[in-house]
Formats: sequence, C-alpha cells, structure tokens
Amino acid sequence: MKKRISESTIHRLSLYYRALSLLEKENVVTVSSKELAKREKLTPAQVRKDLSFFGSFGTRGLGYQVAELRSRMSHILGINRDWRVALIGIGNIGSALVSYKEFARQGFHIVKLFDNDQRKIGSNHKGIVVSDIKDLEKELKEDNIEIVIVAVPATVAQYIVDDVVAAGVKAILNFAPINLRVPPEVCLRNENMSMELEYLSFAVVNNHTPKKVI
Amino acid sequence: MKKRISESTIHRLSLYYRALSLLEKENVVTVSSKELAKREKLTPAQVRKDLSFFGSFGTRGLGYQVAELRSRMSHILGINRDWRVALIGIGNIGSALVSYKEFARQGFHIVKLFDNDQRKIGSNHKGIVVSDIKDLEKELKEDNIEIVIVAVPATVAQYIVDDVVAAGVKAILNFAPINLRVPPEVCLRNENMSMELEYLSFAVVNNHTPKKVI
DNA sequence: TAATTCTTGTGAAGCATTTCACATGAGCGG
DNA sequence: CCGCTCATGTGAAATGCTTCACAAGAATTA
Repeated sequence: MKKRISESTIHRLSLYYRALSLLEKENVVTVSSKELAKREKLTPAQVRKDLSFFGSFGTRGLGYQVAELRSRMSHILGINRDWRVALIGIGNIGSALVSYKEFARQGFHIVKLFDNDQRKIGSNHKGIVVSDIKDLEKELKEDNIEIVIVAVPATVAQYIVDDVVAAGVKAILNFAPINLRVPPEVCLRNENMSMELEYLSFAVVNNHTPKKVI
Repeated sequence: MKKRISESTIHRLSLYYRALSLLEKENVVTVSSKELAKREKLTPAQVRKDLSFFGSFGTRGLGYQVAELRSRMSHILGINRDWRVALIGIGNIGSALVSYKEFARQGFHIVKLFDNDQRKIGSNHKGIVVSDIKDLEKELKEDNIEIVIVAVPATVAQYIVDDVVAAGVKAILNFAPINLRVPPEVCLRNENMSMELEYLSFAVVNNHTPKKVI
C-alpha cells in the first residue's frame, strides 16, 4: 500500500470512525456502505473507495461488521492507543483546550503545559503544572511528547515551533493565524478560526453554498 | 461570474488577504503573484488563477497594488464590513471564543451570548449579558444576527441549530463533533479539533506528510 | 519610437479525486 | 441446490483542480 492517501480521505476516515462509534453504541452489528454514507452525507462509492485503500473489510451481500470496522479504523488513524500531547500558550484558547474533554476521550492526553508568563509558570491547570517555555526543547524530549498544540500569539509562533521541531516532534496543531515553516518530515495542521468565519461571510455575501461540508 | 468557486480557492483568498495585510503594514506598494505565492507556499499560477475568478486586478509587467488588492479581497470575502455574531454555549470553548480578539479584529463582533444554564443566564461576559437559550429564535431575529457560532454539547446541537435556522440565519460555525442537518441554503462549517488531532496521529503512524498544509 | 524586460490572464494539458457500473461472492428462501 | 437478492471491491469514466506555457499589455530605457 504505497498509494498517496488524500487529505479528504483521511478526514473521512475520522467521520467513519465517529459514525461507527455511534452505531456500536446503538448495538448495530452490521452496516452497509450505503447506510454509512447516508449518515455522513457521502456516497456509498466514496465510502467503499476510501476503505479499499487500506484493505477489504466487508462481506459482499452483507456489509461491514460495525465493531470490527471501527477497530480497523482506529488502528489506521492511530487512535487505538494514547498520545502524549503538550500544549504551549495558556491564553484564552489554550485554557479552553486544557479543559476540552473531547481530546482525552479520543486518547489525546495533554500532559504538559508551557507558557512564558511568570505569573502562569508554576500554576496548576487541571492537575498539570505550567512549565517555563525556556525549558521547552528539553522537557518535550524528556517527556516523549509526540504531538504539540501551539496556542501562542502569531508574533512568537515561529520561534516556538522551531524549538518544537528541534525537540524531534513530528506533529503540530497550530492555532496562531500565521504561515509557519517546518521541515518536510513534520506534519503541521493549522486551525484558523477566523478563516472559517471568513468562509461564512464569503458564503453569505456571494450566496454561495459549499458542495460538501467539511 | 457564475462559475462555482471551490472551497480551496475561498480559503486561499483568506491567505491572500492576510499576506496583503502584512505587506501593507510593511509599506510594500506592489506585489507580484510570484512573491504572494512564495509567502503562502503556493504557485504563482495558482494565485493568478484564483484571482482571475473575480476579475483582473493586476498590471502586466508590474504586479498588483497591495492596498487595492487587499481592499478587493476584503470585498470579495465580505469582510469590508462588520458582522453581528451570536455565540451559543458558554462552556470551555465558548468562553474562550468570547475573549478571542482575532474575531473582532476581522470585523466579526460577538454581540449575543446564549446558554441554557440558569447560573450563566444573566451573567456578564466581556460586557455581554448571557441570554436564555429559550429566547434564541426571537432574539436572533430581533438583533439581526447573521452568523452563529455553536459551541454546545453534541447531544443538543441539532435542536439548537434547528432554532437557528428557523430564525433565518444563513451561516453557522459549529464546534460540536456531530454531523448537523441544515437546509441547502444555509452554509454550515464544522470546526472539529479532534479530527485535526486524528489527522496528526494518522500522519505519525503512517509516516504520512500532507502535500499541502491547510 | 523601438527594443527590452517583466508579469499578468487564460486556454489547454496534466493530475487527482469522485462517481459509475458491473463482475463477483455471500446469504437466504423455496 | 438453485435462483434471487444484496452489497462489496474495483477498473474505467467523469468531473474537478492545479500547473503549464504563452500571447499580450505595461513600464522603462535608449
């Protein structure tokens, strides 16, 4: 399996995983691509094609075993395990994310907090003591952090990310509204909430309706 | 101009707008598609093609006037004006968003807050008194709200959104991790932070590097 | 004014993604 | 056990998006 998987496919895997989790809770045993597609507003062919990149998980004439497919999806997405996540920047957004239960529910555990504000360093948020940003690289290494969430002002984000990369972290979720440079082996995702509002304002002004909802 | 504009193009318009704002601050007067592309890690052809959907804004041999193009972009995106935004759900995420200055900076003003918790109703957040969710439809109409941010638990999100739609709102930014049903004329965007972390965990587990960073 | 340089705007080509459509296999009822 | 129904998995077609490549316009210099 050396074919490049598209970003859209990966996002849809998350959707499938979520739908399957719900189905399992509803005690549904098998599900067809048709039903799965309906639940996530996709086409059955799309569902089957996405899954086919990773193997043949279904049974002709019957569909997919909900529990089994969910487990497969979690393996493919890498969420069949726990992740140690560090959060940098304990401002508005940062504080909210520390308390955001959805992350832990999916196995993403925020276990380190960093800030540069002396008043925040040493303080306790949800049982985690805030570390000094000065020790970022050292502590990320020591604690085997694999994913970092950056929630600092745009002006300092690049410096922070340089340190994060130096610490060997390969996955970064960035909330600062700025285009960050990272080496090609690092996966960077941007969460730019203003851009989403701008999308909406574009839609309203131009009477535009998106084909697919992300 | 009746061609369907792709989601990617709209997102890139936001990037152009941001880059142009910075250039203007740096007192740069003109910019080429090449330079603009470099700043946002795109190709010059992509920049020109995107702009060409909306008109011819450049001068051959010279490039684009920074100030003028920025103004054009803001008109196209609909951010040359202020927007009245309501925020529903004053939990972790909701509270953070009320204080998030980036929104107001782009002209998105949160002017209404709603919650169903009696302890929160009537309380004051950044100068805004929290309204009872029961009055949602009425107050959204009265206050001419055009954009709504939904930051409530997934279990109640659909009911809330039904009311929002009934109030005639045409643009919704949803933070609840659930697939919401809205009529076709309503533009719904989902901000699913867990999905972004899942993307990262997929990338780490599969040694996958995305072609383009969103 | 003519030659040169620069960079836009845009059809056409090249890729990528989505959808179609059907062969194939599994279950089930008679 | 045969025929019928159902639903997968997948090449091929269709659609959509990005990149190429170049004609053409604008400034500048001689």
